[in-house]
Amino acid sequence: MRYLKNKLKIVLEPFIFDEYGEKNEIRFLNPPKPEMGDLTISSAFEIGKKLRKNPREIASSFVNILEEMDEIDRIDIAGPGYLNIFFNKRYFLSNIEKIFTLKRDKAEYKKIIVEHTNINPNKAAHIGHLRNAVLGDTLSRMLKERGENVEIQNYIDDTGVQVADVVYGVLHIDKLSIDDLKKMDRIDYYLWDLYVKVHLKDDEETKKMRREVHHKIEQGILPEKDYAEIISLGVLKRHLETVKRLGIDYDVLPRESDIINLKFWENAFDILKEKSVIRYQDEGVNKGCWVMDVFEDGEDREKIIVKSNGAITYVGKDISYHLWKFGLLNKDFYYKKMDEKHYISISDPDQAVNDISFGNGERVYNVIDQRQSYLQNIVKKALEKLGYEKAAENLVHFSYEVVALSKKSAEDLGFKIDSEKKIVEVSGRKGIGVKADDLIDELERRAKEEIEKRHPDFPEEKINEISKKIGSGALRYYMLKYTLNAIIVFDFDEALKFEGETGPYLQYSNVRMKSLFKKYEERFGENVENSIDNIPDFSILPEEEKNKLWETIVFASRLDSELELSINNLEPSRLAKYGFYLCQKFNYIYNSFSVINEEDEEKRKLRLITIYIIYKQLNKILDILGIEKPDIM
RNA sequence: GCGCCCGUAGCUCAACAGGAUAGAGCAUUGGAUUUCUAAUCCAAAUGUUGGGGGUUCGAGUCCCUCCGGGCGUGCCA
Repeated sequence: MRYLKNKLKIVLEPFIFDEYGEKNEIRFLNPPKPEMGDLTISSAFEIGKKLRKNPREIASSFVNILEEMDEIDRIDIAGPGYLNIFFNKRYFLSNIEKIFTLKRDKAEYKKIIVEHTNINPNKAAHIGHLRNAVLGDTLSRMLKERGENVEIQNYIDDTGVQVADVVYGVLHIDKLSIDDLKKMDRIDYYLWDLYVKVHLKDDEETKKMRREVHHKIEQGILPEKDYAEIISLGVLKRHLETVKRLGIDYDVLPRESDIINLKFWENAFDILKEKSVIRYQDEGVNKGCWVMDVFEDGEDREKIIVKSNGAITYVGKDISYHLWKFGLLNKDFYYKKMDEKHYISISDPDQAVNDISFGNGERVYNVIDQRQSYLQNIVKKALEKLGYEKAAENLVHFSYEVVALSKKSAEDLGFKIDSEKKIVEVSGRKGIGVKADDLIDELERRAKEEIEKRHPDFPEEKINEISKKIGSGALRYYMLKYTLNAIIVFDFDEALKFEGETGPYLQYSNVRMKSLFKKYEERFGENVENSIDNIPDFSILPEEEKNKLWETIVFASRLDSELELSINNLEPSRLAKYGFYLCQKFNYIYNSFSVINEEDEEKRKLRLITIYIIYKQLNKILDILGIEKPDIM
């Protein structure tokens, strides 16, 4: 549709300038009802407002010039001044390739970095982490589909207190050896429980011991350091397997331990001091700290970057990491291959693979939940104060709300909830949450039941293959259908549904189309793809059917704008919903008009072509949403 | 205290940069299969968009105010 919009702009914008002396960038709307037109222009309102003229009159003045265009069949002026366009169907259908393309002519940025997932490698992943991973993965896919060069990073905080806490637990509560840990096949599940145990004892003595363990890990003291490494790597591998079930991968896994080892901070510290972004505070409450002045809430405040004991705060590390991301730090990681898909950062140049490099992005999306907005903003401010305004501008916090449990779900899981609140926060410390793998297992189990009902004769492997696709598709859609600032109140009944507005609904629609094409080719010996070359005239159809098919084709042609809006407004849910609506339209057509049994060849063809257009678009949508496509359901 | 977000049908959520008669799913009731897969479709019913005021051709959307809820505001990460 972008193709047609551009054509309209080229004609109309100069006309408006000549006629009204206004530089009006034309905005397009979708008519609320399909019978009102295929596309709406609302520029007459804007010009009318400025020139104090009747919008209807202005809109009328556009009619002649537009009606001369080959692309347009007719124009309607509606309501107070809407300009409703009806495209020429013949023109439209014979230019389908151009009208339906998603890729832009060229990428907007040299390189875009998307950071997501970032699960602490100290316990099993839970549903909250899945929302992050699915959103981040989908954002990456959206950007790629539009033609951007995207690098996906998953930051591993392998030296933080969370890892230290479980190291403490392993050493001082369960007293396990390194070998014991290595033998475990579900180290993430084991640590999930251990982490809760660690936080059960919260007296000063154990807190002090945990701090010591943390300190030793940071200093590289044995055996704590080895334990930390075994644990973080072991859990990381499990996390990668978990998200792999949803089709999620990364290009590179930068580790915090390497940021420390390679002294990224030292460079960042120098730059920050040199440009006077931070200063040493020698009096007051923050005596002995390096602080950054920030102006917020209408007052000057100090944000501590280096603590009085010389330790760097989280924000400090994040600033240095972001300087690296934008290629503004004179330091780099070394990398080795972790498995066939992922590179992981290392500190030792001798083990490093050559000719691979990451970072140096022009634009950065950080997929991090809304609670971290404040810190993300500090990092942005630091970049700004350093004079890297372009980078600050291109640092985007892709912020979303958390996943919570409904009180009922929490109680069903066996957690005792005392509070009056309706929703329960997911908490690793308390062990309250649904483990990602458990949820995926359950989804697959239910999908399997459904398939067995329908196809009792299918071999086991086939059933497993399909149930995996359905389970993952259901989960991904569930995580995507909500707008970012909606808290997902997780509910088992809702998440495990395969009917209505769900991933399987989209998958099922796709399966129906595919099998229809197969039957068509068997029956008529004609390749579906070829049939699009010779399109009969829509006017042979009865009014109702013609409108329905045409409306659906126009709707399907909006995918490019929907993708743009999803990216620009940072709302993947928009695209998910659009996919759902498209399938609704398909299912209506499918139920109302038969293809195979239609005797009139032209009618049959028009129906087939409409469905084929939907099919092409739905396939792109499913790829972007990361929803797999079973060939049969 | 200050800052950000949310309040829409019984429930869970939509509504493009302020656009036309606020839409889906679930649940409820009734219906559709000699016909391309019923994980589908059709129909019915459900609304003072938390309350009040303002801005304008037009407000669920913007501004003010009140009520109710969530989060943030660490020498934690």
